[in-house]
Formats: sequence, C-alpha cells, structure tokens
Amino acid sequence: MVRAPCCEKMGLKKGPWTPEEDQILINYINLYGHGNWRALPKQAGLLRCGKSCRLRWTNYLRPDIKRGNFTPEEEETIINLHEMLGNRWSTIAARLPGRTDNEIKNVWHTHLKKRLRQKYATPQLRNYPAMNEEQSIAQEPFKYTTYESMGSSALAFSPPHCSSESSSNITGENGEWWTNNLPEADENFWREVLGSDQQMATVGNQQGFGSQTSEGQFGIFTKEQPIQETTDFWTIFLQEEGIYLS
DNA sequence: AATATATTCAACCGCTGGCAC
DNA sequence: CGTGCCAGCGGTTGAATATAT
Repeated sequence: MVRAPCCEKMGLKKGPWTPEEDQILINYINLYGHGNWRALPKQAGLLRCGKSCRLRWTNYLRPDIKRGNFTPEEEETIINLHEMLGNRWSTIAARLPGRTDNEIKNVWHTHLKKRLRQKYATPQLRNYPAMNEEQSIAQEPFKYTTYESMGSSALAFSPPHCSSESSSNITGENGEWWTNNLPEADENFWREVLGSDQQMATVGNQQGFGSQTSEGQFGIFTKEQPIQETTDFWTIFLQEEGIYLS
C-alpha cells in the first residue's frame, strides 16, 4: 500500500514549539475541538503537521496534565504495570491520571529502569533488565526473545526476574509468580498474545485456556491447576510459536 | 573558569490497526 | 476484499541542562 507522506515537508515548521504556537493551538482546540488532526493546523493557522499538533496537545498542552515530579506511588505503579504489561506506555498511562505515555516512557528510561537494575543487581537476580543487552542476546536467547522480540505483551508472561533455569522463567519455582502477578487481561490482550481467535480457541481448549473466572479474568493459572499442566501449556505454546527453551 | 561527559525530556519518525469507501 | 487515510503507539533522536573533571 502506498502511504501518503505524514505531512507536507515544504513550509512546515519542526522543532520546539513557541508560546505563540501553543496559544494558537490551545485557543483553536478550546473553540473547535480536535476532530481532525490533519486538517487542524491549516484551519488554526499553524505551520505544523497534524501529528506534531496532536503530540504537543496530548503531551504538553492538555489541561488535565499533571505537572511536576512523579510521586513514589506513581513510580511504584509504573514499575508494577511495566512488569505486567511491558512497554505498553499508553496502557500504563491510562492508569495514571494526568500522566502521558511519553512522560512515563521517559521516566522509565531515565529513572526507574536504572533503579530496578540496582535493585536486582544481586548475583541471582542480575538478569533483569540489568544485564548488558549484547550479552543477553548471546547468552540467553530464550530470555531475550521473550522480553524483547516477542513484543511487549510477552513481557507479561515473564517474571520480574530470571533465574539461571529457563524453565523457572516460565512458572517460577512454585508457580507463585503467575498466581500473584497475573495481569488484569481482557480478551483482546490474550488474543494479541496468541495471535488469532483460532489459536486462542485451540490452545484454550487443549489446555483449559481461556476459561474465565468469576472476576472476569482468564483463569489460566488457577490455584487448583497443577503446575505440571501449566508448564506443559507453555511448552506447547512456545513450541508452536517456534520458541525453544535452551 | 573551561571543557568534557552524562542526563533529561520534548519532539520526531515510522509502523500498525481501525475505519470508510 | 483491496485500498487509502487517519489516529495512535512505541522507539529514537538531539538540544538543553546538569554534573564531573
């Protein structure tokens, strides 16, 4: 498919916004809203592309944006949600009123990731984001695949730290990580992970996957479910996905 | 005080999914 | 069903600022 250019390159301004531009954008959106971002700059008289306007508004000018440093509670929330969701910044941002995905992403990369690296910089736990990424790829292909290449959703299946045993990456020694840290996943979440409705149904039927608990969550790893069954599920699932444990 | 290095964060880029036709 | 457009997302960049030497 041929994609239209994001914006006309000719005559459109880039780089930092001036207070005047901000004011024009604010005034326009207050008056007319932002139905069509692409058309907005032209109608508002801004020499910016729609994308730039949208970003400026959502990340900086929106009236409901909370300014100032993140509170310890907010940081804790980000860490917890990132453990469950991976780099789904917009989803994380939805749980933090007044914070933008861009802001959360920046805080994660500048503060929280660093902090976690220190926290997990013990001999046993060194692997969590702490480790050198090149080493990680070379020495721990499976681990790296699950964290990075499978996409952010895969992170939801990865424990917050990794032991030297690949199998324990999946279930934890007692399977406790899964029962304690399951994300509040909806159907779309699981569909994304499994790739298709069919696959979801197939795997679900085979392994008891997809049955919902009374709380509306998918009851994959119920307390009643034997750990062996759980492990088998992941073995099959990962093999079907072409991912093999080392 | 001057320079080098590290850190921060606003903004950009390219890709993807949803929707209309 | 295929195509094109659009909004939104996440990764990345680079200028500004802070800190170290």
